[in-house]
Amino acid sequence: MRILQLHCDEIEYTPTKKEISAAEEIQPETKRFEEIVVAFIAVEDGDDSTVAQKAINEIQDSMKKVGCKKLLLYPYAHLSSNLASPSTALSVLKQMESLGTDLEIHRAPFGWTKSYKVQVKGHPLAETSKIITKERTEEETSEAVKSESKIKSYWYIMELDGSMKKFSDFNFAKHQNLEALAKYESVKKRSVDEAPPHVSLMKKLAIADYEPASDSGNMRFYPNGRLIKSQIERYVTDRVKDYGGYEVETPIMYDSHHPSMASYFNRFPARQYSINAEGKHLFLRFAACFGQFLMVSDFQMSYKNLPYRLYELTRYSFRREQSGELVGLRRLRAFTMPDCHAFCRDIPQAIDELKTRFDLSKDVLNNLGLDDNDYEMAIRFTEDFYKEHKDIVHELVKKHGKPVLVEMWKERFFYYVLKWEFNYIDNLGKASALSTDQIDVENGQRYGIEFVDENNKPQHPIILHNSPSGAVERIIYALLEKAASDLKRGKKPHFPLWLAPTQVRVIPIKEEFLDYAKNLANKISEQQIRVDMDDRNESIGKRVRDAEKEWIRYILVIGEKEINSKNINIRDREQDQSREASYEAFIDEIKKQISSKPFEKLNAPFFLSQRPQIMV
RNA sequence: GCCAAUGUAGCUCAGCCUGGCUAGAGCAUUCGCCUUGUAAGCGAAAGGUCGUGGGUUCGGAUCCCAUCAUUGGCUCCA
Repeated sequence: MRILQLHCDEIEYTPTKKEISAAEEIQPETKRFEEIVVAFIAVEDGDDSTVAQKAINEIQDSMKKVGCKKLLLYPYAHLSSNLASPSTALSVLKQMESLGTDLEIHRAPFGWTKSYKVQVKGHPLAETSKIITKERTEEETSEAVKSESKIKSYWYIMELDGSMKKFSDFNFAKHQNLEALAKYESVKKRSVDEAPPHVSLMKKLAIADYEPASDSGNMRFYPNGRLIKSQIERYVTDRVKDYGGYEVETPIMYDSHHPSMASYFNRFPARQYSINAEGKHLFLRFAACFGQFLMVSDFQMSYKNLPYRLYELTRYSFRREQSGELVGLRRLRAFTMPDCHAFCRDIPQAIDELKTRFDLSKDVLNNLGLDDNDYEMAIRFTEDFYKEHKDIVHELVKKHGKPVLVEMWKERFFYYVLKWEFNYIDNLGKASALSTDQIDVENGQRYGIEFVDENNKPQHPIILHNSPSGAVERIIYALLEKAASDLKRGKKPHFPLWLAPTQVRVIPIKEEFLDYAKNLANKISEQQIRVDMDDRNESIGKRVRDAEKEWIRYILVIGEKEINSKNINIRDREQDQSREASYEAFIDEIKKQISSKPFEKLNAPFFLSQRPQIMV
């Protein structure tokens, strides 16, 4: 519905002749009103009583502001090119007429050509236009979101030997995190009432913070956070490319009326951000699927090309999660996700590919600093798929090396027949999915993706959807939570060295050692190591303390002794006392830890005296 | 989204229940002193629309209502 609303000194109209056969039966007579708000209204396709209600509410709100209690509803088709049928339009207008409370409402006749004369007031709120759509009153919730709660699931724990046990028959004593996951997923029971520790850490370490000027769940990343993110992004991208993914880039917004979109909407349980622009109803992508599928559907593919893998690092994917679900970096509305699709000729090929990607995901998580003890696996499948492919399910469980949470569906509801994921279990027993892969049997057809098989017949591929790491922000969340649990156990928390914003901090004792210290730092920096210098006029104790608060692994204090010695004095966060080593040995030690990882330069001023204080 | 709690200086918090001087502290910042040996050297200054809007009152950070944000629970995911 489109409304042009005018606050008028006066309006006068005269119905001249019937414009359409559905016109109202009235006695045509001239009407004149003074001190009135006139709403020129075009009722559009899809408008109904909820739109009528919403519209009248909005009109009433704005009338309150201008202090007017008289309203004229004036049918005005020319505001839209997507009109509702005359009968619907008339009924919607009548509803609006009846829904207004506390107002004197008039309605100009429908279906008549009218001449009119209008005198509009000169104040800023006198003229407004409104577009009222159904989405704004009643959330456009996808079918998948709506019926997700109706799905019937059967929960088990699968042992390494492939046997499936009910929770009650499984001994969780040695598998407390798995128990947490099982309860979390199935019983939906969570009893925590403190904020997750990573929230304060992400602020204290100047990694990320909320951005009040944006929507919730859209974070700002400070230089430290951007550096860490960037390192992770590059690492995961490198790994996917090594595995055989080809990197692409696709738009972040799509037309929801595109035929492939409309039906996908209803198969993917996510809420979207929507944008109306130039009459189009666009939504922000919640994964890279659309872009890649639309792209690949234009490819000419043979079975010889498969498996074929496309990869995109989405910065960002958007999911308009319910506000109550958002917490720190754990759950966001805008997030960065590596998303790799493999197009496979059939199920056997898909299964082969699935195994490769399973190993890849495990190895990626490991290198990011999350080991097997940090996450638990869940695997979900339809009963039919399981009956035919028990062996692959067992194999994945064996690869994982620990019992696994199983969810089995009687019928296939989603577009996939199997999905596994690794869940990080945090300090408060909450589970969040990181890596995941799915076997998609539907979207090949939906998006018209085809390849030609040996018999020259077009076929739709089976598609795998893998994120080897899960959302990058969530990796940071997991690393921070892990650090927080170290802290709780009295251990010094740390980041993997290759992710640390500063790897080496140089502290000259006195001003006179500045030059020497700077030279040393330059030498280290040339080795692609992030080094900075605390040149502030503060005590040694203070500067060491500040470095420790930033979790800096190596602190080099430079004084008379060091200048006169060949060796460097190293305060190593991993050990409790300082030690001496030669420059070469020190560089070697660092190189060994970071050699297989990407390198980004220091993302802050080299001199601490030049750094603004971001967080304390 | 629903229910609950919280929102005071850049950060962490006190003050609120029981309304009344100029709204306090520590850290950070600026300036000065100190010139430094491995987790906080000393002093001073500056810094606040008490989340926002409305109400009650002679008077609101304090009581009431609405709203926004954060956190927790429900629900949900990468």
